[in-house]
Amino acid sequence: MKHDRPKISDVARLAGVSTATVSRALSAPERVSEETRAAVQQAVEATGYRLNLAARNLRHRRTGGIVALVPNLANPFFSQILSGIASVLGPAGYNLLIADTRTADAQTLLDYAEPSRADGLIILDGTLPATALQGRVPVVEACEWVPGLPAPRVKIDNRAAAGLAIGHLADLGHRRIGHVAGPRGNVLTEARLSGTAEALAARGLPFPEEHLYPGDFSLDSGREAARIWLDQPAATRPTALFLASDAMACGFIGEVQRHGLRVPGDLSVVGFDDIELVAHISPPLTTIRQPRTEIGRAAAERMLACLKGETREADTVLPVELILRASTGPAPA
Amino acid sequence: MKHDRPKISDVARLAGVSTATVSRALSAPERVSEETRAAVQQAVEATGYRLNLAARNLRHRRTGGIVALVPNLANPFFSQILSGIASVLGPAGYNLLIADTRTADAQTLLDYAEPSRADGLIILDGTLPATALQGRVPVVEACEWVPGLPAPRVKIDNRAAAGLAIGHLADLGHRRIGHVAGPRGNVLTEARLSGTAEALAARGLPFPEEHLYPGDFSLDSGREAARIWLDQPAATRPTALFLASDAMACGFIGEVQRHGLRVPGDLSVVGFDDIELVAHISPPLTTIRQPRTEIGRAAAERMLACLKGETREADTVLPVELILRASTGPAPA
DNA sequence: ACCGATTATGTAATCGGTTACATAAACGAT
DNA sequence: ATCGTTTATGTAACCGATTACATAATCGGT
Repeated sequence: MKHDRPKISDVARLAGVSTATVSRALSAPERVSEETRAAVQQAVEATGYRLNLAARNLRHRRTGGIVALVPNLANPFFSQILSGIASVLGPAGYNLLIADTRTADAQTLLDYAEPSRADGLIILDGTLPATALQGRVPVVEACEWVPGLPAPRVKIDNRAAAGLAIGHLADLGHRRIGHVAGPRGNVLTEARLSGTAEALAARGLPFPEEHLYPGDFSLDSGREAARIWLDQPAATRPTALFLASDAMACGFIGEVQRHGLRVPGDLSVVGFDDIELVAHISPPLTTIRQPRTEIGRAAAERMLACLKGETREADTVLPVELILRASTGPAPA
Repeated sequence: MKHDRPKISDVARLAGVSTATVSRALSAPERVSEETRAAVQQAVEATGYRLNLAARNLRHRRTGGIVALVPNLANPFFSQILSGIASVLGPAGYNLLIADTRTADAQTLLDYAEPSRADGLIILDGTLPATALQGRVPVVEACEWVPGLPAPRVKIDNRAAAGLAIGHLADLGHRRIGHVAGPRGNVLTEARLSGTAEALAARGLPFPEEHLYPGDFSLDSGREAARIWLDQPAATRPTALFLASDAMACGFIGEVQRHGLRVPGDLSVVGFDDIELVAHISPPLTTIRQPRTEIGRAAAERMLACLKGETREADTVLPVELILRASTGPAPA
């Protein structure tokens, strides 16, 4: 009985060749003779031999793994991006490690940037310290990005996306349009906020301070924003809102409906992300679609290119789309 | 200039000791003298030495990684479980590899069960082939499970959960209660379905074939079930439905609302999972809460216990809870 | 029949740590 | 002063593959 796992030398002995030949037979079959190949093949099957990856990786000075650093694994938005990443990395022979940047401490995250732990890093969190990630393994940033970190980025045009949303609401006749922003300091928040401000200005529409509501992308913060809005005088508060995330839009809509107001009769709402569920809530949400799976795919492909030594500087910018549903309507008379 | 990464022998030379001493100074400080420890520490800092994990793992015959096999990474339900897993594994010094069982082919999945790739396997997909996963690395099953695979399981009492849902609807006076099931063959589907049938029988309520609607947990399948329900004669179709997932419940409700019917006025609905969004849709969904983060945590802890050699046979069964919201009401008169 | 080129295979170093075992020094007890 | 014990450190084998280099065999050409 063989209690231990067979190693390459066991196969070699059984096949009557050297370990070097076995190694070649397995990883470069064209370099050994027909008969040897068959003998090795047979010995592999007889012993049930399976390659030890740790050994190969040590020799090759690579790990075969890519780490994704996610701000919040529980957030469906990110999981869909991860899904895109996984769909590219898997077939390419890499495996995907995932670390939640909230639950892991700084030292652990630093360790992930070690070449002996991962061959590359895909960053989905713009709040990480740039310096700590410098000069270790190749880095690709997706969605969010760390200002000052020179790495290929895969993103969407957040500014233009805000323009789409505001344009749509303005076209419906809304004159008082508000915005619920993401967390302060987040690069996406800033891009969407300034895009909103620009688009409103370009149309000569006002954007007073009290029409900008704080948020943090979460459902609860959307509900909180709704409470503020509900407390404002109906005559001056916005008749339409553009929110920086679908989650916030859901919270917002839920809260105003609870107070007996109707969407879009009393208030039009545009979200951001187009997460799956919002097509099925009532009313179905008008929103900006981010191609999440595609973002993940593109980031993974970018990473693979880096690992092959290709260095393309330019960012990958993926298109967004305004999805028209039933949460927006003409401004009340 | 040091182009190469420093290795342990570089540190040893600089500190004037052997590599063995350096190794001990770093991983078992109490086994070296005070002075040596300081000298090594200094040499480590001077060289910028960082441990090569591949080398250590080869020697230790472990990988430091746990693989989670997920049926669908894009599904928020699973991402929250993963989040729970990550929160336990990270602090314990393990990293989390994730593979999507849909995008990966069979051979790749088999590779994940290799001891040289991962120290353990957490399975969230009950449709995997049991035999392929046997006898390689420790396995823990969470949520779903593979019939016939002898491994510790972390799950909820699906049968009892169905009883809670049916009991609630029956208490509201509903006499015709239907069920939208998950995909055929899924262990969860079967447990929830038989729990439903039992609970109905226990109350003397009928459960004719046409009150059982096929589904596959997805939003679309919920909408499809709604279409079937809408086509049935109002006098005999169910006045209340228990659906095996929240996603299906959303699809179902969205569709019946689109046809002008009211929830819960015309129809009461109970979902399953309590995903975050359903508290904010309209009407807020009455549902069975699964403690997802907790399931992930428990599975990870179970895995750590396995790796320490503890073998506890019994399954971990976590409690579910009926969350009362506004999608259920008294049966129409 | 001889020689350079090609092909197939073996030998042994290497990747970068860990650790069993050996050795030497220091210590306490008789 | 002697001996057993403990403590600190070094030597070298080992984890399990890959691969540069060496060697032997085969082949085609003259």
